Amino acid sequence: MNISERKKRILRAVIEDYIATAEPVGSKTISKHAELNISPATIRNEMADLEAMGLLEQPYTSAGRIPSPGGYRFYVNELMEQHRLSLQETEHLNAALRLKTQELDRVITEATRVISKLTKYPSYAISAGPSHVTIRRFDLLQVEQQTFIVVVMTDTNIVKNKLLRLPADLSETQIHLLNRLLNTSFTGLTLEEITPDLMEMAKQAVGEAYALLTMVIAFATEVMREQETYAVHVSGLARLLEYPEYRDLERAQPLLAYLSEESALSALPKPDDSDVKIYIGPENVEGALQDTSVVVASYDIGENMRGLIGIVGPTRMDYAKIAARLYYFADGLTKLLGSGGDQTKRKK
Amino acid sequence: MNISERKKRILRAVIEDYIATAEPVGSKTISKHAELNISPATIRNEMADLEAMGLLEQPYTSAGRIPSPGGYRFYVNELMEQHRLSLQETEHLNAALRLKTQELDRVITEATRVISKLTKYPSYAISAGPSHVTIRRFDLLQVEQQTFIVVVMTDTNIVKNKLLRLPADLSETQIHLLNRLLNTSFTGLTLEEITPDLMEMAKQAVGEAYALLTMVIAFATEVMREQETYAVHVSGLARLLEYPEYRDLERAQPLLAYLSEESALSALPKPDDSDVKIYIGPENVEGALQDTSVVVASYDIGENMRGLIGIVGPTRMDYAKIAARLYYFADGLTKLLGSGGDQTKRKK
DNA sequence: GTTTAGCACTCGAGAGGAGAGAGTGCTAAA
DNA sequence: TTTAGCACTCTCTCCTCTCGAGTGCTAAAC
Repeated sequence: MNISERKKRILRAVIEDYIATAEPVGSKTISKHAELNISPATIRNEMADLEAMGLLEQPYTSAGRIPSPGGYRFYVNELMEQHRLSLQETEHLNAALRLKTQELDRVITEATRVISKLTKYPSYAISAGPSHVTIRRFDLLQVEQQTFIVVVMTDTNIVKNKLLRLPADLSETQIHLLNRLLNTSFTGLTLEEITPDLMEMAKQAVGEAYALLTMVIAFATEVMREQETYAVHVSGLARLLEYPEYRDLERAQPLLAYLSEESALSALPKPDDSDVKIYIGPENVEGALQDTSVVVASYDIGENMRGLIGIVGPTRMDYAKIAARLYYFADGLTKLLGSGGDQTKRKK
Repeated sequence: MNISERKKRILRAVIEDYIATAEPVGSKTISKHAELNISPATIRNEMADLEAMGLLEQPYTSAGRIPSPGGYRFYVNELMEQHRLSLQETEHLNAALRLKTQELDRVITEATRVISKLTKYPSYAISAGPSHVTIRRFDLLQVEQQTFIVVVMTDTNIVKNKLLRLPADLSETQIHLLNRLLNTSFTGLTLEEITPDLMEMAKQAVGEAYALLTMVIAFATEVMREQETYAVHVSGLARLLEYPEYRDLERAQPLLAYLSEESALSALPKPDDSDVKIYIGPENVEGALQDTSVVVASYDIGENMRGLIGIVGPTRMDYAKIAARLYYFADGLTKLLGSGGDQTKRKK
């Protein structure tokens, strides 16, 4: 696209003004920008050109201009300056990143909350697990005669436990035997490899302890399955209503309903590299998002796992600021959670 | 309050009609009720009386009547018939209660989602922990030379674990010593009882293993603190917008914002017995809830812990149906999670 | 050739008013 | 005590009108 420098200036001015005010921008308003010493009439001509190029739109004849999705795209690709976080902002983000070393779930929940608060848009996070998880290690701890804690550790270094109650006593040798069997025959297996045949064989081997074995294996498969699935979080939904574009309930409601449906969110775009991605209006495939923009960053949880954190809002948004914040935050999360960091942070 | 049988009939008719239509109810509409063979004029007289008693209201002169909060209260206390769940409804609820035996958190999250879907109102759940938690048992499992899994079990039978990495090697005797020290000197202590003095004494006792000890204790205190705090979940927020009373954004927005603020929710009423409680309009203390009703049931998680599950909606709601569903659901949750049930369900 | 001033024109937002309809309260009759 | 009749009230909806912002075009100025 070949665009004169002046047109670019005007386009940027329109977009930035519209981002700030949510009102269509007229030629007069633009002409007041000190850097552009041109009359409204000239600007009108230029704007007509920009409209013909598909970068601006008129809500109706003889209203001001607003940026079209294509205009935003051009802005994001070519005109947007790298926004730098203010000291205060980095401070806020850093404070948020000093999350307690809790379970991953909580870190993610907290992260969405913080990013939503910071950007003033609803935010969502999806953490995607690796496709095949196996158990690396089993431990059986006897608490009381018929009470055990089973601890399993996956090959992704996730440790989970559960309290089990048995209906009958077991001897110490039986427990020992079971422990060994678990750590020899059931480690390194994917979900599919735990077959009824295998269980049958194990039954022969452990005898009376089979009841406990099935409970342990049931738990292990639950953990594996859980690790392999997505976890979705949304925060700050209600903030959407603060924006004039969602003053109209007819418009706001379907979007809110869509964002409330966590299963739907997992279909949102998943960029695979670590850049911040921006999806503007119709660039989103989902119908409910046609009039909204999604800004999403991806972070590294380590061990084959990637997470996404993003925000959803009207196409009129300050992409520069938002993108910078998400980038900084995702980067921080990667450092906090990723392979480089302290493994213990990934417990749960 | 002394009210004639006929007045009660009329009040009930007004309330039930208003619940169904959300429109002020006129005398003509009521007179059409087959069971009440009285003319509109008579009904007008009666309604004027009911209004004088504060049970009905007129949005403006010469509109129909709508129930006042007091009217709803009277309805709930004296007129409401026990709603019986349909077979289909119990089926739905039962299916929902067959939740996976996952962590408590998840069960609660899932429960709010189900109840919100069923009632079509936003729902919330709060699980309150006991006020003093102590650690009953510590286990240290060595995974690799410098990697340990620490497993702690609270006196409320909650088991949690974490993966720890050490900067230096430890001998087997040191680990053994630490393990014993933990299980003798640190069990049964509340958060306040873990003093710097105690830590200092422990330092003398374990020597080099002190680094590991602090990590373990840090984790234990984190677990205790977590167990003692509330967990809040909200689901189905956007459903609020489906009701005509929230068509007006000015009205909907503050409420949505309030419900999004999880910390605010923990201030919601906490009934202490196991009945379903109903708080109508101004009976709620929170300003944002003045125009809404809260229906809440409490369920037993066992071991000193109680949870709440409730819904929030316009004062015009079908209290009978909602209360019945919540009651059934809370009862089911109690059976699933409570002292009577399988303790293993409470793992996490 | 480009830029600017002038001007008629367009279109939505918002104010104001008229009419319809639902429902009331009061009065008087049954 | 109940009911019918009737004047009255008040909101809701639709319509019209005006206002103003902003445009596109034309012609003059640079």
